[in-house]
Amino acid sequence: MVTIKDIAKATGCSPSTVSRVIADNSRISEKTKQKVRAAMRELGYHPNLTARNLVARSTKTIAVIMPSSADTSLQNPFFSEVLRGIGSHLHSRQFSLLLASGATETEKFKEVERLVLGKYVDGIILLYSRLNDPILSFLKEQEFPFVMVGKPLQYTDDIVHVDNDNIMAGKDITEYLISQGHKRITFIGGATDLVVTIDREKGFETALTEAGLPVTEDEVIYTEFLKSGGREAVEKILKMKTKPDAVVVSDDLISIGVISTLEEHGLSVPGDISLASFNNIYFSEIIHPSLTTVDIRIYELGVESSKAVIKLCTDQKLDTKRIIIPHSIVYRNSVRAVE
Amino acid sequence: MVTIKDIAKATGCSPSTVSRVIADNSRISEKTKQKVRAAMRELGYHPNLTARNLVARSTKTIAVIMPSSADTSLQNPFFSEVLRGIGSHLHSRQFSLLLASGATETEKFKEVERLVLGKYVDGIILLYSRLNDPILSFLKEQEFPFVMVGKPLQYTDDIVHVDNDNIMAGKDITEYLISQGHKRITFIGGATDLVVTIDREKGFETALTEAGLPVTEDEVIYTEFLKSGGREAVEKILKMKTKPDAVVVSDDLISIGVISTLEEHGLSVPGDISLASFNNIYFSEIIHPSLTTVDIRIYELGVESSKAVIKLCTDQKLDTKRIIIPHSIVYRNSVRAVE
DNA sequence: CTGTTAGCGCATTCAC
DNA sequence: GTGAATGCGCTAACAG
Repeated sequence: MVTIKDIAKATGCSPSTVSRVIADNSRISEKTKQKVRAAMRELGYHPNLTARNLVARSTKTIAVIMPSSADTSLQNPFFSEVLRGIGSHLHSRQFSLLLASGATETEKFKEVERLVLGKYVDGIILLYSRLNDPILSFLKEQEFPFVMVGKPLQYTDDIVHVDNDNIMAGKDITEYLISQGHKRITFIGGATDLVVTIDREKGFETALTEAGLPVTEDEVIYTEFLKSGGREAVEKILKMKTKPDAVVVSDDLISIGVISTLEEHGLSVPGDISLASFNNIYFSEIIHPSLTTVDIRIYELGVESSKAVIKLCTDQKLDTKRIIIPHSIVYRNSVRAVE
Repeated sequence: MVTIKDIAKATGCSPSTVSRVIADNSRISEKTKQKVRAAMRELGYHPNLTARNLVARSTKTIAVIMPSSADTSLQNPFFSEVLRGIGSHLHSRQFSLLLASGATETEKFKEVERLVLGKYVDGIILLYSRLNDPILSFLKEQEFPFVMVGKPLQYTDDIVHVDNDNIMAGKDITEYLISQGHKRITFIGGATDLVVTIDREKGFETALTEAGLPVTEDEVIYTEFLKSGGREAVEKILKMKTKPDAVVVSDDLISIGVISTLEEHGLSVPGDISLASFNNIYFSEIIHPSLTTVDIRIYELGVESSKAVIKLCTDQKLDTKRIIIPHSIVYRNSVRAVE
């Protein structure tokens, strides 16, 4: 391997000079710079990143912590999309992206510990949130630079996080349904311990209440995310004395299952039941019917979270701990107006 | 930061002894091991991974190169799934996973160059293949340990790659369609410069030929992957003098678009047209109709490719350059038998 | 069994 | 402007 010393010898100058040329130090004459650079090219020199990181006491790499690899929610295109946003911005800032996971929560914790304590990464992005997450406590206790995508269950004012205003989003989409003449609306949510689910449902209820529509417990159904593909949810709906004329579904992915199950039971969307959901993943547009959904700008969630971690690891100030990405409704064909 | 020296001082022994304790060297007395470990715990010592990597001349991290982040194919759940397989196995072998990409091909090349020449990773997994890919030439020229997921366009016998037997898969699924009584079958493929597309189509043709069914050019349609969601493809079909009674689609994702477009035109799957495709992504099961598709075991593709790179960077022998993951057909509801 | 020495490849202080 | 010396934190000879 060709090192800084080799090219020092080749050019007849000292290693420190070479190092300065690499850093493009202004106190080096143009002449020697040229000479040194020529030698670097000829000998095929390339700086050893590990050595550099060691002295710099920084790796310029950010770890992204995914849900446990067993978690079925990983199937959600949401993750590829945030990852794309994160990767794109990190790269533009010359940072590397380390993808970390683990089969179990314990393994994941060990991995985070290894990376943080071993100073292998400068910052961390958490792509999920769990109640009483030991990783969270650990990171806080270490005062390690990290940000979370989504809303933390605890310490909300304390943890830097990038999120949508999901309460508002839930309210907005529900109001839209109401404005289209729907009166009997049911909410179908994913895992109940996810803040997104809770927030969106909260917005849903607010909208109903403000519109003077009744909110019965019956009107909220939770379903195992992905597992049944919303099958159970639909079965519950079918058993209702009066069926809803519209449903708000907390995730596009669940919508797919809901629609197909509905169809199997001879119910058409939006013919018999209107449906609106959240995320606006790629599929929402190509499936039939195309989904009216809240675009939460997943890519931007990724970009902003990486902007935030980079700020944190470079000791820059953040204006706020809670960074909100605006949402908007994409109107497509899963909702129809009733007279 | 607490280093090896600190705990050396604290225990009154030398740094090397501490280092040996970390490595659990057998020539250290149990007594001092205990003592040293106690000190490590008390002072909160953790080995600095960068320093360790520097002397080890290895980082135990593998870079996964994704398609350009602009590439729409990234939307394909295929990637999350291979990534999951790769991550899971790498982690089990104590390797880290660096996710690398770039906005353009040039940027991606620069990034790979930086990582390889900078010795920041021990090996590379390529998640795509492009004709005349400079990255490929570079890696080969550097004799850097890398494997590719999918079949390389060139140097097929020369590049370690993990793939399905897509020709066979194409043949199998087509034969199944034929066995169900279908006679006029059309192939709908994604990007024509992808070897998967080519191979699957090849298998398709073979099956037709062997069954004595005619193969006209007309029977093969290529569509922009994801872009139109198979819309164009369907429009071409609708213009045919005699419509096919079945289609083989080269990717589940395209199927979704094809089915929904077909429905918009009043054609039902499998009622009017049977459909079968490849990959068996999560959606295939929950959409309506559920897809009869070739399960290519995406997760395993990931696992095997990481097994292979690890072997390569640890100088182990590989039995073969071409590692084949077996496929199987998953029979669901998008195909019906005709009399 | 343990300590001493050296060095991984680079950046940075201090001299000149 | 440039060089010499020092150290980042760790491991690996070589001694003893």
